[in-house]
Amino acid sequence: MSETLKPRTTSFLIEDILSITESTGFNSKQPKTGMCPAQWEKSESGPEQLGAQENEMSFGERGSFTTSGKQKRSRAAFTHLQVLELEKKFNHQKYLSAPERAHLAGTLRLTETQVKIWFQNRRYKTKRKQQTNELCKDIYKSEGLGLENEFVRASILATFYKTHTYRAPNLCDFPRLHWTPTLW
DNA sequence: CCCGTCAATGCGTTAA
DNA sequence: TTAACGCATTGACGGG
Repeated sequence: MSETLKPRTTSFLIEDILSITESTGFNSKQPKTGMCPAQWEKSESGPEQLGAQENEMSFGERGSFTTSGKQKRSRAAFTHLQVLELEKKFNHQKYLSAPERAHLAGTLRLTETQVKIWFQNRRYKTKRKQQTNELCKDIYKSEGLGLENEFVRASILATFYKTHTYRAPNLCDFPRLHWTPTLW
């Protein structure tokens, strides 16, 4: 795990693209989303950052209510670019130090918590995928055997379909970017 | 309407 | 004690 804060090698490019995508409506999905968690308010996103953070609207500002009067939970949809950069970072670093997380969050206009949770979820998904691959190997190991093994293979397959919930992003969205999706 | 995806939540655990 | 983790689950959302 690297503890050093890396220089802003890609920041200029990313910020340029972000500004372009925002001005061209590339983020048009996002206004639907509202960021809500109580965690947000307690530690992060000082007032100086709020204006820049599209993903960080509070519940009160745009949250709607259910029939029972409870506030609806909303889920942010990260942009393709945000996911791309997160994936790139994840591809060579599975864990981020606090300064690295803060830097990436600032670069991508996300909160540190969002980046932290994204990496957390991403590690979990990767692990599940690896487990799924192991199950696939088990299937092949059991090949060429009798009926009861067919049953075993069927149950392994069932487990496979149940656990394999992660889908790779649509790589066609980024045809010009030399991103190697080693994880899928 | 159902189902898959995924950001967010909840909870137990661990390390500093 | 606190922050971050793993893991399971929830709930919003979009596509078929």
